[in-house]
Amino acid sequence: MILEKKKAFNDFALSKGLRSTRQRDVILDVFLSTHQHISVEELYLKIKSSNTGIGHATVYRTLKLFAESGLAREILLHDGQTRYEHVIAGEHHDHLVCTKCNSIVEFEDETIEKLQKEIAARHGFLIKSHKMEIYGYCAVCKQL
Amino acid sequence: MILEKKKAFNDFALSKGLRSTRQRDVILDVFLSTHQHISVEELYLKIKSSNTGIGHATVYRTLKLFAESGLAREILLHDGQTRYEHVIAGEHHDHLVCTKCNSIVEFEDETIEKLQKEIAARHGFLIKSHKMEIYGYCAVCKQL
DNA sequence: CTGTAAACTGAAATTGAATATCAAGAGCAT
DNA sequence: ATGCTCTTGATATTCAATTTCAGTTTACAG
Ligand SMILES: [Mn+2]
Ligand SMILES: [Mn+2]
Ligand SMILES: [Zn+2]
Ligand SMILES: [Zn+2]
Repeated sequence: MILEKKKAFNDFALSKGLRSTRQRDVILDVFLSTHQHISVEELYLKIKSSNTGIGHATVYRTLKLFAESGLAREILLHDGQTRYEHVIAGEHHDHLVCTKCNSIVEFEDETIEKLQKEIAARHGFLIKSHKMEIYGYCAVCKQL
Repeated sequence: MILEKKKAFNDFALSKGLRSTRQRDVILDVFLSTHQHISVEELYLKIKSSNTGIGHATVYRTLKLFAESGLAREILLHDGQTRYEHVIAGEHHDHLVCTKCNSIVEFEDETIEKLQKEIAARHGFLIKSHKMEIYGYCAVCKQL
């Protein structure tokens, strides 16, 4: 799983004429070891704590590469922090976001996805991406 | 229509103990005269061009008030610029956004809205707001 | 092995939107 | 008019993100 992803990024790097560097290896390792929707800053701190200093700019740049390679997805929620999550081939989901405790619940809905495509088609629109987020209070927070 | 909206904001201001100022009147006039999804900067420039200098900060503050009063809706698209649009009572819509020409098409879909509520309910979530945007190329741009 | 071109890095500077500060000014009830 | 409180706006500040650019590293041809 992890090896396949490293391989996939390697192939992407090769096809783009990118070079193999210690920094990118480290950032990829740390990213693949995370499981949440992690912000760039969080990832940066995680890397900093366990490795020789890797710069802010490099983390930003590398995560953009991961997204470009199809390994990661950039998520912009309503708090001005860019986050990244793992992309699972053939899978897509959207998010329920609790604005009290910041927890995120993922959901899939085939019907909504289909309706989105119909709406786009009706307007002659070519879909490149979409975002759907539902903001509110999670089951725990709503009764506080 | 415009008079009703001014009245509505006046009532809101009154109930909040806000004062009536020249600046707020001007900003409201200019906002009500617009028809698109206008960014704060655009509105600021529009105001600047036709009126005595009103500060940046005041425009930001006042638009937040409009949103709070229910007159306007804040929209955050994928370009880091906050935009505002008019709220029409009892109406809700989402957006198709062309990432080439920046045009925006509005759409409503009752079925999607209903499905969103069902998803939230299934997860014990209390919805406060939601956003759905479809990004891509509009009918014109997709054939360039 | 070199040598070289091109890519990469990271500290520091910069950007850009948005907010905070705070002294001067204005609205409004009495 | 008086005084209290809200408002304004130039300026400073914040914060994420990007740019800059000199020094470093990689890849690869010879
Ligand atoms: Mn997710
Ligand atoms: Mn709209
Ligand atoms: Zn919560
Ligand atoms: Zn377009």
